[in-house]
Amino acid sequence: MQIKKYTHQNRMLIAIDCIIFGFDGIHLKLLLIKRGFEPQKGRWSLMGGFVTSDENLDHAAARILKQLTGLTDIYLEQLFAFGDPYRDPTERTVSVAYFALIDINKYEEQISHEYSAEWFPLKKLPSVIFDHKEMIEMAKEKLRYKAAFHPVLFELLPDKFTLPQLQTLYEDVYDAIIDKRNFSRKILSTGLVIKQKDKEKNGSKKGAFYYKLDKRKYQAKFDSFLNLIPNPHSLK
Amino acid sequence: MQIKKYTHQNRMLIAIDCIIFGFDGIHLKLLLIKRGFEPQKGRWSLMGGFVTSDENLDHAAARILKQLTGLTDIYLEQLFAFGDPYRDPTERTVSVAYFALIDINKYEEQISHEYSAEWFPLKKLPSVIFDHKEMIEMAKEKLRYKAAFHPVLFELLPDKFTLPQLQTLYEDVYDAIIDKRNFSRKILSTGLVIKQKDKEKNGSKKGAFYYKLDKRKYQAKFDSFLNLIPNPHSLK
DNA sequence: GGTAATAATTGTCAATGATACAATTATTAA
DNA sequence: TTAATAATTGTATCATTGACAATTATTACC
Repeated sequence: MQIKKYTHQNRMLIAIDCIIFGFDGIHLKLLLIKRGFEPQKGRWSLMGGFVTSDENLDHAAARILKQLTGLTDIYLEQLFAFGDPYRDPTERTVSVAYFALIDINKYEEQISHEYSAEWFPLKKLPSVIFDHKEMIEMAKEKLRYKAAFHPVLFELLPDKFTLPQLQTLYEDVYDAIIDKRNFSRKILSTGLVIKQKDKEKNGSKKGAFYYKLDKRKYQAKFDSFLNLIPNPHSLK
Repeated sequence: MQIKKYTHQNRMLIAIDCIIFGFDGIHLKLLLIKRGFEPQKGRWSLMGGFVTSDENLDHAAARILKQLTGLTDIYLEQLFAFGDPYRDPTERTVSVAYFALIDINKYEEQISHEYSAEWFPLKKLPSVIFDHKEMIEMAKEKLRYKAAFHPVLFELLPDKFTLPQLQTLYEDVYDAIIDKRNFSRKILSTGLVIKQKDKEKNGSKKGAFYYKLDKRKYQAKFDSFLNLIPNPHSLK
């Protein structure tokens, strides 16, 4: 006996939109594309696409991220499902937003030029289509929330990085100035980083030691609660 | 000029499923219904329904929650979008799960009997259809995560409650024994509760003072980070 | 070769917050 | 009056956090 389909119900499009964060050493940035089709052709937009019939949401998000960046094995987390009836005026579309954290340098190597993509500092975003502004705001908030307790920001850094670089990243994410002594003590006390023997020497006479992430400890400790920024109680 | 619809894309059903938590004074419980239609008719299931063409996701969730419980103005938060291609074998359906926290007593007054619903303690859940088990597990985890820092568990209590009741709730949610002295000090120091003049006297000779939530402070402090359970660092 | 400039690295003290731990109080029932 | 029950209350120790500045390594210039 064949099972009947649900009748008298509305079927809708399911889209994925990706909020892609990168860090250039100074500022946290977002990767936007120029939309290549109507409606709103030519305006800035998050990278997105429709979920196909044989893939789940995570797969769709990874596929779409790879289309644009060429990258796989990227940190990707479901953010929220956006479903206002008229969020896309063309047709009812529920969009599941994902946020991604990538090493901006790896991206530059692999970039696809099909989409005329561009990095924008978070404080200088252009106007974007549909409800993408709302998605971006939520992603920023979730990133700040998460990074206050979980070492997720390492996903934005290259393999080798320095403590001052890491601190600059935290300071930009939280728009705050952090005390160097307290910061390094806190980071080192997590045991997540391993000091290297070589130094980075750009723009510094003394040079700063490189560190690498201890991937075992990173995975083991990722879900537990660390205390990574000062005064997390004043966070939203 | 009329805007064209997106062509060559798959349209799918969008469902909502509600993970409804309640607290009976002893244990945290979940409200399940006996599914009234095929497939899987007669098995236990989360309360759910399809999103209609003119409502957004939050509205759909509130509507579905009201259908079952009769309650409005309930704490309701989007949990996650579940989209495995065959999660519902009938037809491709993406389900957006919401979790709700309700005062179990209010529910008993308003209950709809259309759905043969039943409360189950979290540790004695029956087998449920589709991927509902996964939804429930994620909701439990998110509740524990959230309640460690935000005073969300008050949503489960009646207007007037005692500190021992509140503590029992926390102990059940975290499956832990909490020191009474430390717990009351912590709760009182948040300034979120107001001591009443009357006592609750069931099963206690001395009786425990009632408290009420200070709703102004509750709203003001909800998003900030309180430290509501001991050793949150060992949380997942 | 010495010196100035630059940025990285390192340490201490005070305040705060968290935890462990038990005696006292209010009430009822026998 | 006493025993039983559960609520209420306090303190001392320990760990964490935050505030704060001097020293070190290196380079470029004189």
